[in-house]
Amino acid sequence: MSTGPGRKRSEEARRAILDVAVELLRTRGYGNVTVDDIAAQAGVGKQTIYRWWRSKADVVLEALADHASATIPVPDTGGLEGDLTAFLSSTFRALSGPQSLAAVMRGLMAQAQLDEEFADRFRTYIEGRRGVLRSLLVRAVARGELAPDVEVELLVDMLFGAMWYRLLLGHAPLGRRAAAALAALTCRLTSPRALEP
Amino acid sequence: MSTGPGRKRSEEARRAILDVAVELLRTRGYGNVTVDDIAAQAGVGKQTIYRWWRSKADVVLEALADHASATIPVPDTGGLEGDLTAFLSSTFRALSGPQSLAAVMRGLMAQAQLDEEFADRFRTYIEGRRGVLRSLLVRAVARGELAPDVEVELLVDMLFGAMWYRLLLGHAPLGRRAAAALAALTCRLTSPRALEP
Amino acid sequence: MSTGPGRKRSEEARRAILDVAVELLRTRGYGNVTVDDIAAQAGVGKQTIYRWWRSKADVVLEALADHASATIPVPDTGGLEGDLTAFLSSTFRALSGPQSLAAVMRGLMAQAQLDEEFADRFRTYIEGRRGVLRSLLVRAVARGELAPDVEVELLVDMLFGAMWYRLLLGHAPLGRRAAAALAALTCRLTSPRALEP
Amino acid sequence: MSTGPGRKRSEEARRAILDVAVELLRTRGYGNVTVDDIAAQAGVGKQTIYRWWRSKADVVLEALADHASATIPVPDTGGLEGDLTAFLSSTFRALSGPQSLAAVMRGLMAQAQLDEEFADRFRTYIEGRRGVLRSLLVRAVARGELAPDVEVELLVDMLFGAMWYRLLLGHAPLGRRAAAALAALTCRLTSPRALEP
DNA sequence: GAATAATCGAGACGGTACGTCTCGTCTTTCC
DNA sequence: GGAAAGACGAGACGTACCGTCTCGATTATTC
Repeated sequence: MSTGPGRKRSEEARRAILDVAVELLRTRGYGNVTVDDIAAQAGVGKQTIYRWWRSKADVVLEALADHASATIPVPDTGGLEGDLTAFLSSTFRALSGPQSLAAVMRGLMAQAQLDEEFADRFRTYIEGRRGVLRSLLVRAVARGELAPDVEVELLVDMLFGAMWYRLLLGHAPLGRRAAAALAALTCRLTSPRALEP
Repeated sequence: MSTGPGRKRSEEARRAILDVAVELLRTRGYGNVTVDDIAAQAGVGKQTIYRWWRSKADVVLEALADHASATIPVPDTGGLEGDLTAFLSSTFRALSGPQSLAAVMRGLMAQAQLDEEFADRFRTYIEGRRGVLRSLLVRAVARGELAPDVEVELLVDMLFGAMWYRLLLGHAPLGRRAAAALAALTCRLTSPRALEP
Repeated sequence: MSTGPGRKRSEEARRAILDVAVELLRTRGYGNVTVDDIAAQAGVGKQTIYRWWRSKADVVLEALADHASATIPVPDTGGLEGDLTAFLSSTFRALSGPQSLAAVMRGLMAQAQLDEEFADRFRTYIEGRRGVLRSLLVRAVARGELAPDVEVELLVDMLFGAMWYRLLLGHAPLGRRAAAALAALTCRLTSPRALEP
Repeated sequence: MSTGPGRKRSEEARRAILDVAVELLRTRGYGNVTVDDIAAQAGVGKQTIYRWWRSKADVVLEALADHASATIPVPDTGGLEGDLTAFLSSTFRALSGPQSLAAVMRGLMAQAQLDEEFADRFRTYIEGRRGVLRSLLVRAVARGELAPDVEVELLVDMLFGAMWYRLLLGHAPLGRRAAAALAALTCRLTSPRALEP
């Protein structure tokens, strides 16, 4: 399983590119960072970026995947509300504060709207992220904490939807408080639907 | 209340610009429509666009506001589930099909992520839309259909969040079915939260 | 004497730009040629033009310098009248006929009046052209064909002045006939000025 | 002999336009003055300018004609050198100093190169100006001060050509000194052409 | 240890959209 | 009906970024 002759890909360059991309996005926002900026700041030729990634968005997506997978654990507190609160809290924490990944995620979502081709790859990434939340909810249904007729997929859309909605518009904060409130509200969907008298 | 001398703003040009903008966005998608395209198609000088709007996004935002207010009524069926289903259905209907406003809204949300200044104006528009949904929910609380301790703002974020989330990612359809499911789920929040034993 | 890293300037693009510029100016006139036209016709990006030249005028100036130095030789017939006739004839020939450089030079002179900054660069070019004529006259003074108290600079202004004046106004032709007449008139300045009695 | 109904052309506006045009051109240069500038500065509607003149250049041309005819007399000192010196001196004086008409004339000549239609009208104006100089020279031929075989038209081109050449390029001053030198050089063309020995 | 091959930083290239500017015309209100 | 005010259609300008291509230098493998 030889790799053939030729110079090997520079891991140093790869790391510099990903790190610089996140750093610049955090400080300037997606729209104010160009590929030339990233290349210059990383001390790298522009072709080195395009050799390994299709576009700026793909660089950023990989950078996000790196950071996110490193920070968010899958909780198991024994109950749905605890699980949800823990999961949402740690997710939201990565999106708050000046060093947050909020700018990165907002930029990616924007790019997915403008670039059909990238949208597919972004969607795939997002689907992966849904898995954790979905498994929490499925577990809750099994434990009887959620009514069996609750549509889990829709619930996932509502929870992640609320997160993205606040993230993209910035009209309300995403913090521990919001995580707890979302978890609490979700747990009220426990009982079968109230019957009309 | 005189307007002083000088030629009046051409309502004809305004309408042509807004109509052409929506038309082109529907058929080509936000990223494939340029300001020159709009100007040419509307038979208008480019300066006439920039005289009244700051950017392509602002044109599109006004066009959307026009269309949306014309197509989406505020329902009053007497009950929360009916109201919600009606409101979400008509909203989703405007976002479905090949002639839908989905491309318009996705483009605007994307632009709001890339252009700090436009984001403010977009947020203001969105706040307006939230008002309608919020009023439905507040009315339901008053009628006792929703528990009084439900956080209405958060519920609005979950409902509109789910909509935007599906709209932006396109992983699941937005139709009558989804509207009904969201309404049903919401109506489970009838009783005050069960106390811990 | 290294040139450093990076892709070299494309000589092919440079030639295409200069050739297209002269070609378009000849057929359409300076005012009817845009930078976009030149770029499109030369199969070149607009930025490639602005990377190497400050403006349309500078492109055209370099194109003119190319053509002029290639077509107009410095004569040496042994006598002033022959030299002058030859020099002016070949100069005027380049300015006559439908394929002439007249439009190019008129456009440049016009631009020099409208653009302070370009004026400097144009003046420098013109000074160079004056050098050739001046050297012919200085040689004639040395040979005794012109009186030693003739102000050579002023004579250059009168000869080139007459040329530009006809070129810019177009009220009289610039041809072999005019060249000979100018040469003949100049050769009358043989003897020192007659003293007042 | 009524002039029909309607408001009469405002002489006040006409003067304001011409004066402002010259004033702005003097201080900013032709290329940095727009029609809107002139209208605003003159306190006049733009249409009032276009109602009476075809273009900015025509306004400026009329303004120049006003000023020039008021300042330059036709001299008669009894001899060619005196006449020429006087005529050129007073002409050059109007072109020197910060309050000069140089910017006006340079701008007009530039515009004549870019606007075919205006060129005709400008040429007509220039032809008129040639009359005075031509008459001086014809008178000199009649008095025997110039050889009868001297081509007067060509001489006019050389004298005015030298002036315009210096005016447009600014490489040498146009003043009393230059006027005298041009006159002196012209007067050396007196004698019939020197015969070859 | 020379030849071959892929990568690297640098930066020019073709292309495209942007937002600004000016022109000369058209429209409205006031006198 | 002329005038000031100012919006309009048209279209060139110069800038910014994208993603590709070219250059000479720098590693790795293969013969």
